Amino acid sequence: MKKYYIKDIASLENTSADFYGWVHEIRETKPIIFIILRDSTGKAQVTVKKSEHKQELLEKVSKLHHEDVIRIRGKVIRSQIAKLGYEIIPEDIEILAKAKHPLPIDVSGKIDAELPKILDARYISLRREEYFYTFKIQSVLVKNIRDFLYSRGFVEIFTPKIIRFATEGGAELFKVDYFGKDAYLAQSPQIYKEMCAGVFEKVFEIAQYYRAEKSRTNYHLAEFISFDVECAFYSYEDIMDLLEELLKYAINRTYEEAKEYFDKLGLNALDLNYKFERMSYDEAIDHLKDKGYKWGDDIPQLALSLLSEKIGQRFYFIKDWPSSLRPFYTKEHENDPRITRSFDLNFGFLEIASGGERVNKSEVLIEKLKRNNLNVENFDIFIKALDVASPPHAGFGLGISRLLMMLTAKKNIREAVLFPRDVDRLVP
RNA sequence: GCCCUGGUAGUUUAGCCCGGAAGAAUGUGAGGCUGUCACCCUUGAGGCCCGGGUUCAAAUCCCGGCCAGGGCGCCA
Repeated sequence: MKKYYIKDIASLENTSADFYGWVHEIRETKPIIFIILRDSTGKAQVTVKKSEHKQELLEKVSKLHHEDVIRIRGKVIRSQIAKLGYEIIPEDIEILAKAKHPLPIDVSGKIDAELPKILDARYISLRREEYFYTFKIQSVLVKNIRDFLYSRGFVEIFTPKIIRFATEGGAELFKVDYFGKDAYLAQSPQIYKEMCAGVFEKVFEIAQYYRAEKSRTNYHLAEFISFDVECAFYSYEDIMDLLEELLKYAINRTYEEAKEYFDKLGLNALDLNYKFERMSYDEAIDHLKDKGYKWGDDIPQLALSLLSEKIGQRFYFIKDWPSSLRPFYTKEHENDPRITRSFDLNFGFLEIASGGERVNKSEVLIEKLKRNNLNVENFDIFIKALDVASPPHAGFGLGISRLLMMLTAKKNIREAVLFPRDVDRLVP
């Protein structure tokens, strides 16, 4: 088992230890060879003075190539010259795995590669700092989201991803053969999280969902990671408060805990010390009417970028959307059924989250299903759940990869997903 | 699904407009170089997406296909 990591090198000064990792670089001059050993925690210089080592070791060193996996037993010494302040003087080197050359992409990042090639060669492009640290940040971010919700008494749930009916209008679903019956991959946990909120009150789930839309954009994928929250006895205003507080906590905490990774990526922390603006859909359309948008239109990316020019690089809500633009389960305002108790959370031109208050009375739901030309029978279980008294509730769904994309300044969501799935990409 | 742009060594890129021996960087093989750190120097190998057309001659012009990038649409 590997016991020592490069990040701990200072504590190993003047001792001999086994280091495991990848050959990141080799530099050679006549009297001396430098091997840059990389592991998941950092890089360290291995210094081989040709006159001071046995021929056997020198022969092994001469066989090393970029990305080979090696074990080096060596003594850690303090060094003025080495960048890390320490270097490893090898006593023994073992080649554990050879990397076949030519490599599909340059791991050092000196020579860039195009995104399709980077994604085709994900198994190695993830070794590049640009991606390595992006997904380290994702891990810290998700942990902090969980921490926040657990500290607020939320219950983490896991709902089915294979479902019986293509229940919900709108997006196309992927059909699968389920022991001879037609089934579909879930496009959201919506009705399941609502049913769970009717029991546990405050629930959340982080999971993958699927949409069979042939979208070719930089922010849609066929498989995406959604972070879903649903709370009984919360209004949509309460949910906006929760979401704002959660993002401020999770992002700020991630900047603290993953500062090193953001630094490596050359990213500065966003200042979140402001109240997220909550404009109504009416106000948004009012700003956009000069550009040809009218009440009832969706607000596409182009329009969001127009709005964000006014707001700046900040989070902002757009609330009270027209019923026609929201899914059937969204609760309408009592005094004006044309608009719903719903919201989107955007950053710049990017929609990060979407949520609202839900219908909790079966007769209202049935009426709305009919109005949306959906098959009422397919929602039988959900209707029964409302019939045994479902509390008023609200929630949201947030795209984790979009949030990560925003935090790491990626231009394409494919860069913020380990193994993205889109219309044209099913591998790796 | 629509529009625009593109496809040249493993990777990144020049050449294409205006047809006439395809050039570089990086990686890789060999050799050299007093501690390097994007090391450096010499040298070798390695390439025009596929198919058709025009032409004495096509990386270059034309047509079709495939793939990609950007934009739009679709989209809980």
